[in-house]
Amino acid sequence: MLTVASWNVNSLRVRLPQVLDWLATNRPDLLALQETKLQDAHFPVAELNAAGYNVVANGQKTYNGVALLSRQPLQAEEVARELPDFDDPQRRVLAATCGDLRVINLYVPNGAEVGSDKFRYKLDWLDALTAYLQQQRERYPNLVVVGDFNIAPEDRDVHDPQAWQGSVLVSEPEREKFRQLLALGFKDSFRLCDQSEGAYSWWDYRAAAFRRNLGLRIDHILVSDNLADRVMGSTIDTAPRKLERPSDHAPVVATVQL
DNA sequence: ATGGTGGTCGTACCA
Repeated sequence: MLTVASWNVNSLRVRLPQVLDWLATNRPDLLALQETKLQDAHFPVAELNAAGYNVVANGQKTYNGVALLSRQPLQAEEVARELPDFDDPQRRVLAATCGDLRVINLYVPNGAEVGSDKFRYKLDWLDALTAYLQQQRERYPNLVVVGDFNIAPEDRDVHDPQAWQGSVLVSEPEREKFRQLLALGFKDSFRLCDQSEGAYSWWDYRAAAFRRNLGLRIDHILVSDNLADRVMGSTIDTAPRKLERPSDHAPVVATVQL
């Protein structure tokens, strides 16, 4: 049994104590982090090693940044930090192999506003991702694609679909890209396990959004189709969102029989 | 009231 988790921490420097507590409590085999906002030279490797986790990071100053924490060693020669044929200084991708499992950790661009330059960048980035995942799908039999997708796939993933209709994170062009990813041969692990409404992974810091559960489900763990019937559970852990000085995202967790 | 919160960096910027 393998537990894979993903958490947008919105600054690992601020959130490291919460991450260490969460690792100690939950002991996932893999934890993918997004928005670490740390250059690799400043990554807290020693603290995480002491907690029993191997570390691979792909970071930059101030913005973006992804990392993989793993109880088992990650094969160093199998680490990738770029989308092929997509020149991009923003650190948003980290792929690694852990035993029989290929893990791809993503921090998908936010997109700012539908129609903006950043929205165009998001769609282009998703096209480059689709090409990459197609290639990875052919190369690796057991694949999980995790991270902050910045896309709520369906209306039931949105607290107020009418208010959000057409907005960034929810708009049809983004959802279409998400469906194209799934069509490569992936399943949304959460929806394999849970059909409920009102299950979200992100809540705005403003307007007491978490207390009122005004959220979106934008953090996902996708599994390759062959693993679908081996997903034993997929959950969103809202406990860290209730702490003092939380990330605006909750960790998402999937358990896979491997 | 046409906002609001939070992280980074020391100011606008990003989300």
